[in-house]
Amino acid sequence: MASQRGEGETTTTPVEPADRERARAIPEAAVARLAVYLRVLSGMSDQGVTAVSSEELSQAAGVNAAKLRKDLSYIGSYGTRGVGYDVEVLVSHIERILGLTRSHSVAVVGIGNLGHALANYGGFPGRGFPVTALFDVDPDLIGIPVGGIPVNHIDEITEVCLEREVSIGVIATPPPAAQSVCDRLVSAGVQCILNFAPVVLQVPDNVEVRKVDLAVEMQILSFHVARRADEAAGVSAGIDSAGNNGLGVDGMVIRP
Amino acid sequence: MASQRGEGETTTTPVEPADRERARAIPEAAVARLAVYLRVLSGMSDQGVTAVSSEELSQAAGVNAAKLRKDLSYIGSYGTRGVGYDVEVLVSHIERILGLTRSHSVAVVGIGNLGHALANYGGFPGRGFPVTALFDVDPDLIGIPVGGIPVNHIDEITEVCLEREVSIGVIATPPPAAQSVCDRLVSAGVQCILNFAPVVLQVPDNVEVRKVDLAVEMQILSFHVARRADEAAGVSAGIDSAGNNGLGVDGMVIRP
DNA sequence: CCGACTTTGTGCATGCGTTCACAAGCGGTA
DNA sequence: TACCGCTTGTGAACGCATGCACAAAGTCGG
Ligand SMILES: NC(=O)c1ccc[n+]([C@@H]2O[C@H](COP(=O)([O-])OP(=O)(O)OC[C@H]3O[C@@H](n4cnc5c(N)ncnc54)[C@H](O)[C@@H]3O)[C@@H](O)[C@H]2O)c1
Ligand SMILES: NC(=O)c1ccc[n+]([C@@H]2O[C@H](COP(=O)([O-])OP(=O)(O)OC[C@H]3O[C@@H](n4cnc5c(N)ncnc54)[C@H](O)[C@@H]3O)[C@@H](O)[C@H]2O)c1
Repeated sequence: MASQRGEGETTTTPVEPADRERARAIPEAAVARLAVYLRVLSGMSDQGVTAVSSEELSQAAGVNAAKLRKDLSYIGSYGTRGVGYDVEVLVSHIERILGLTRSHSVAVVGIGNLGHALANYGGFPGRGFPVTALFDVDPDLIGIPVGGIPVNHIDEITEVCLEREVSIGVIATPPPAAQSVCDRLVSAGVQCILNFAPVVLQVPDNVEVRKVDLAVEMQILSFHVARRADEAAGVSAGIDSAGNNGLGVDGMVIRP
Repeated sequence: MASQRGEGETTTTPVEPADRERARAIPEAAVARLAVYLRVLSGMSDQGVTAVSSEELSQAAGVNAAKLRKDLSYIGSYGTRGVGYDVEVLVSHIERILGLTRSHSVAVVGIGNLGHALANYGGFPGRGFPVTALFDVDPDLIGIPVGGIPVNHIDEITEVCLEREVSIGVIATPPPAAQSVCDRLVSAGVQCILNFAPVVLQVPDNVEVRKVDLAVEMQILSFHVARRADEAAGVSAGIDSAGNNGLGVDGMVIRP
């Protein structure tokens, strides 16, 4: 689920679920899975598969079959009972819901290690996300084409973004520059931001931010090994390597 | 939340929450946030801040103050009422919980666009995740150092991973190679995998997989703009650009 | 045309995560 | 020492998401 939205919600129609709007409210978690189903379905389509059951699709997508059916039910009833789903039909409906009927042009800001990788990556245009603009501050980079697109100076961000109708901004600058870059993207009218810098961005309510934080991902993995490790070692001994009382278990104990 | 774990749960002690184990069960979502708090706290510590209240910290981390306190309560009670938290104390406890007291060495497989960026990135070692091994199949890459580490051939993966005690494997190969690479990592004893390839990996229960799927992130962003766009345009008209009946709203209507 | 079989769509229960609200606890002050 | 104001820690309520289980709805063979 998104991590950078928090307070935004409270401002939009406090307590009044007009049922028309509720119909549009697909759970955030379901949206993420729909994108995965779409990828799997596209792959099937490419291989000439024309029909699929919820069981097959759910296995390919790595989820529970009931969950898959519920997710699909949010977008409508396009299956045939006793048979399954038509792959093409499902693809087009998911694309429609995800807003992929038109393509969304992407700008990458910060053409360093990561920015180069993103600009050179061929996978986005095919999925409806053409990279159309690159920005940096480094004079050595300005004008140099990366992945076919010449790098512009960050100061040109407003004009270029408006001209090329950029709808998604990707931030791949060092952390200290991220907020400032974000602000510039927002004032250039970009309403969607994908942030790779390990920084919590401040944005107005009408802008959607998603972050990709690799260090956090690794730390979550680290947490799970640690858990597994001392589950295996037995939890009975209350003292761990650091000499702390084990895990602060007391916190969970109901006081007598 | 993780997306590649699903079925695993059912196998581990079906229905019996021994309260000792439950104490260890920190909600997955909370773990992700703890990692963010840790980063923010480290930043504060570097700036000489020694104490912080839940209100301040929660703002810096972009979350609700109550949620922050609950998250911290999962790891114990290390605050002082009426005062707040000692930054250093919190840092050390979060590090302990996340298993960051020892460092976890990382192997990157697939030294293409993305693999290069990861190998060159200086941010991981400092956070306890030194990159110690790189693998590829391309003969032109083998032996070449990237970010100071020479690339090994993928066939050496088992020996090298064991020798360098790799605990996290990062997959940055093209999608078709991902499952095979994953299997090799698993048989080399790697229990944590971070997957950049847009593929659903199949792994045994004792292996933890997290995926980073940029296309999915962008599609989620796309979904939100689309929602906003036709909220603004008004939903009353039942026909959209593609000529479909609007959004399959019927699916949500209760039959009379 | 009918009955058996298959698979969808979903009501419902359960569990998890978030948020509220407040008592408990601590430091400072008179 | 007793009081006051502030902040933590958490019980409890709520809301969202997951998974089950089954009726509804379709296909296919006879
Ligand atoms: N490279 C990785 O694998 C990786 C992994 C995790 C996180 N990150 C994060 O991604 C971001 C980029 O990482 P990187 O390795 O590519 O860094 P980098 O230093 O290689 O590249 C940063 C680029 O941003 C440019 N830049 C600096 N300030 C700018 C500004 N104000 N406007 C526009 N451009 C500006 C620099 O000129 C440089 O080209 C960092 O925040 C980093 O923490 C990177
Ligand atoms: N580059 C990006 O910005 C980006 C963005 C989103 C997703 N991805 C995904 O990340 C993955 C890597 O992307 P990339 O742009 O770096 O690709 P790339 O083609 O530049 O690099 C892939 C590398 O993997 C190596 N490789 C191929 N088969 C291998 C095998 N069996 N074992 C070991 N190495 C092998 C290749 O030799 C190559 O060096 C892809 O799955 C891609 O879909 C990349």
